[in-house]
This record gives sequence, C-alpha cells and structure tokens, in this order.
Amino acid sequence: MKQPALANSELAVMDLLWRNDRLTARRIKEELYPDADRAQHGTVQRLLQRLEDKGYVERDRSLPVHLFSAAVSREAYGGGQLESLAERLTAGSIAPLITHLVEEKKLSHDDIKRIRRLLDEHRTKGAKR
Amino acid sequence: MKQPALANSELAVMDLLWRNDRLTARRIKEELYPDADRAQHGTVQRLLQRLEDKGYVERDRSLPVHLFSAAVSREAYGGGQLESLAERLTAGSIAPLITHLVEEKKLSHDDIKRIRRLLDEHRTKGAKR
DNA sequence: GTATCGGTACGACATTCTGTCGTAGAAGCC
DNA sequence: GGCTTCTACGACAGAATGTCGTACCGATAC
Repeated sequence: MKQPALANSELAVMDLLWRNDRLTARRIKEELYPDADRAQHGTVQRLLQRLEDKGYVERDRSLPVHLFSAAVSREAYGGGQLESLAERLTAGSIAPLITHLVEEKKLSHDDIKRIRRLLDEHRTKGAKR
Repeated sequence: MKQPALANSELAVMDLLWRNDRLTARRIKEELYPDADRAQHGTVQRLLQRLEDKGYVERDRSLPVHLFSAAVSREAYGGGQLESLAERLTAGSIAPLITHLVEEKKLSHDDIKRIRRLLDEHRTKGAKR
C-alpha cells in the first residue's frame, strides 16, 4: 500500500488539518487564500476530494456542511515518506541518510539529542530483534 | 540551492552511475533497456542531458564518446531529500520522523544499531553545540 | 572523397499530475 | 418561491516525464 507523495497545495491543506482537528472547507479556503476576491472555493473542494481519494483526509458527511480531518498523522506521513526514500535509495536502511547529515553537520545538536534519547528509550523498553 | 527530486527513470540512471564510476551512454542503455529492439538511445541521451542540467551528472567531453559520472553522491542526494522532507513537514527536525518509525517497529534492529553507533562516534569526536 | 557507422543534440509529443475554474445541483433560510 | 451556501465534478492550462525521430558530427572503411 503505497502512500503517494503530497504536492505543495495538498501539503498546505494537510498542514492545516494537522494543526486543527476538524475544519470546514470554508475555513480552509480562508486560511489558504485570505485574499480571495474570486471563487477558489472549488479549488479547495477539489483538493479535499483528491486528498480523500488518496486516503489522506476523512470527511464527516453527517452535516450538510462537511467536516474534514486528517486521516494520516503528520508523523505517519513523514515516516512513510522517509521509508519510501530509504527503500528507493539505500535498500531500505535509513542509517546512510542520517550519516551524511551528521557528517555535514546538518543536524542540530538538539535533534541529535532527541534521536539519542529516542533510541535509548527504545532499548530500555526491550525491542524485538 | 534546492535539489529537485529525481523521477523514476532518472533515479534508475543515477543508481547505475552510483554503482559504476563512469559509464558511456551506450552502457547505460544496455543496463536500463536490455531488450532494446528499438532505439531508446535517444531516451537515455535525453535523461542524461536533463540530469546534467539539474547538476546531478557530470559529462567528460574530452572524447567523442562522452563518459558520464554522478556529480552528487547517493548519500548527499538522500540526505538532501531527507532534509527537504523534514523542512516541509516538521520545521526541519528529523527526530519526529524517526520517532514514528521506531514506534511502528519499522526500523530494523541493525539499522538502529548503526544509527546509535553513528551518534556515539559523533559525540566522541566532539560535536559542536 | 564519399559512404557508413556510432555517437550527440534536441525538437516534438503523449501522458500524467497539479492547481485552477465554472457550473450544475442539493439544502437550508427568509 | 427566491437567495445563499455548499458539494460534486467536468474541464483545462501548465509543468514534468518518458519516449522517439531526426539532424548533425567525427572517425573509419572503401
């Protein structure tokens, strides 16, 4: 089950849905196109529909004005994309990708600390082989 | 300086160049389209040219038959993509992406070990804050 | 020198993906 | 009923991808 990558405006919509639990299409339009002298409502509607088709968005149809929410969390999407990147590039292992970032000092000290703590927690909880 | 993402066939070409130091277009064609009853040479030529335009491939023109090599390493490309993913998704930090993979047990034990060792080396070498 | 062969350069095109509207139709409110 | 606000969706332009075909170029063979 492949999760297709999100295009720019799709990502903008998802970002809104990740930061707000549930939104109407109108609210999304207002956030995305604050200076909307023209329609643009159809655009948002279209984006939402396509995101729903791809399984990224859920739609509550119980009211005439639908409520939209993210069906995939930001972390799940990001993790999936990272996984897919590693799969296509480094036989599924992400260590080589991180290696480069560490060597190039592209990782913040804070980020490194977080990852280390993460792995430590993982160890104490007893990972399976 | 943004590195655009590579499309499928572009990635296939790059993969060859990453695994072999320098190749002629012909060799690439043979690897990529072993059952080439038709032309396809133009296709490969086109791909190489576009990759060169994007800065991913270098071309040695000193001989009439050009030699192609990767201008960006697999790790650099992957790291850049990972960076760009984190930038668009999690304010530039990659810890949240990895978190999810760890929790979902999507990371192999081996991969985790490699990352841990990587971070340890980094620490002993004295990272900058 | 001309024909030929293997190569490069590049215009062209079909396909797909993105972002955008426009419009038709349903549902509610006055 | 008439207005307003939605949803549903066909359509379309622009860009990116993958693919050819053809023009041209340098070397080699005769």
